[in-house]
Amino acid sequence: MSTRTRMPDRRRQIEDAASALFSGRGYAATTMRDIAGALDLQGGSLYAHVTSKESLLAAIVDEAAERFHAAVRPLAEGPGGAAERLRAMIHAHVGVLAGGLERASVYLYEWRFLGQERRERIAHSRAAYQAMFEQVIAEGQNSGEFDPRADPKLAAIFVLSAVNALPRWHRPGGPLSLDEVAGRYADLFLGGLDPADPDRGTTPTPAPSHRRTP
Amino acid sequence: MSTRTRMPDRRRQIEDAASALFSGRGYAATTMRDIAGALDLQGGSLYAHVTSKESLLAAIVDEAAERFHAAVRPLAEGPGGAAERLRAMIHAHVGVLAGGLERASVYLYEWRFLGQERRERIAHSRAAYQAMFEQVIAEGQNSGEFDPRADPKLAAIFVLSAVNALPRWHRPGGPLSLDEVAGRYADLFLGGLDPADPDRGTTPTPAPSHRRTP
DNA sequence: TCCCCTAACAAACGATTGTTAGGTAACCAG
DNA sequence: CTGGTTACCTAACAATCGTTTGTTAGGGGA
Repeated sequence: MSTRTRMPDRRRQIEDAASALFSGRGYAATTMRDIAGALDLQGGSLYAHVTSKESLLAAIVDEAAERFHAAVRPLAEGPGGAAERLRAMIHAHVGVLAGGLERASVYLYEWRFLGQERRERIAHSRAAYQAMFEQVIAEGQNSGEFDPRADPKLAAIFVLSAVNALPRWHRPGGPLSLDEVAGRYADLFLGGLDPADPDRGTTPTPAPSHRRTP
Repeated sequence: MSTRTRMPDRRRQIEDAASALFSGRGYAATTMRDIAGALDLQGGSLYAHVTSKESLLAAIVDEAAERFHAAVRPLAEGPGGAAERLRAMIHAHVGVLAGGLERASVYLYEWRFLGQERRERIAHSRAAYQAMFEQVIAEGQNSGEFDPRADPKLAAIFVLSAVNALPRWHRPGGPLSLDEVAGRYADLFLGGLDPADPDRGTTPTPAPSHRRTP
């Protein structure tokens, strides 16, 4: 179930090699000859499978984007309390990461090297993805599960920033698995949204500094 | 007070132009001729002021690293409760960001393009920086201010990931200033460290999944 | 006035970039 | 055996890269 894209075997190997290099050195610093060398090929040989360097990047990015949406959307729109759903979404998001760290990393950090057209498409896609988190947070506020003082958009950016930084530092084989980290992150984040705290508001209303519980 | 580095006027302009381009397009995708063009110069003319492209990057990164340490260390080692200090550190960190978004962004995201030697130096510097946050979080746990179940290292990475993503999406002139965002972020994060919650622990002790409060 | 320094220019260096063209060995269907 | 397709190679293309060179115009200080 699921793999819609039937991909020529060699093509997947090329995308895998490219993902590893793009995520490790960055798209601009990676050469077509680098990718070819990782597969013991000559540089020009890649063009039997790929139409251009940018289209190769686009294929990786598009596929990863679809994975994230497919994993998270049903949870956001599914049943259950907001906290419960949000926790599941975080686990699902990190699950997609874990299912292909390098490809996901390319999606998260190299998409800006796409040409204008594809870049704008991805930008919209990412905005819609973030909006799902905002939505669930807002629903949690309406149901009283979450602190109504929080800004849903800012809170969504906050968690997504944290989980999306995972590929930058987490190395499989470390003390904590990605799924364990996802759980701790969800704990921290949902704790921050909890309405229980007495006077968390050192910054409830907009005013920069130098104040003492008015 | 503070500005130790007396810099030739032109040199600063070059670093500013380079910072804008490095942070916008990335180091590898930025040409010396791009930087020169931003100052209405010819490509080769830069080499009257700069010894190499990489040394230019190194100068920007080193200066930003110093700024972050100088702003945060006295707060980490200063007086006050852990929560209070942590909040001040977050504000100071974001303050350095606000004081030079592009230069800070180069420090945060382009340092990996440094050559091996300088890159390793920066890696150590960043580890020490992160350790200050871990330290204050651990102190807060010992004093009972913070939930003892949290992992200080993971919590430090969590906040720093969130604040360091700020240059990627925040545009000055938006609805919230960087300092306001810093306050909201501190609220969310300190709320997440609060020990008050009843049974936050869906993931309290290290074990991957499928368990139910033993 | 002479000298040197700074800051810039135009032009070129070799190396490397993404990409294309033409050729060849291996395989498979008829 | 034949014809075509697939997957790769070698070689080269124009463009662009970081950097070096030789030179020039201007501006003080002796």
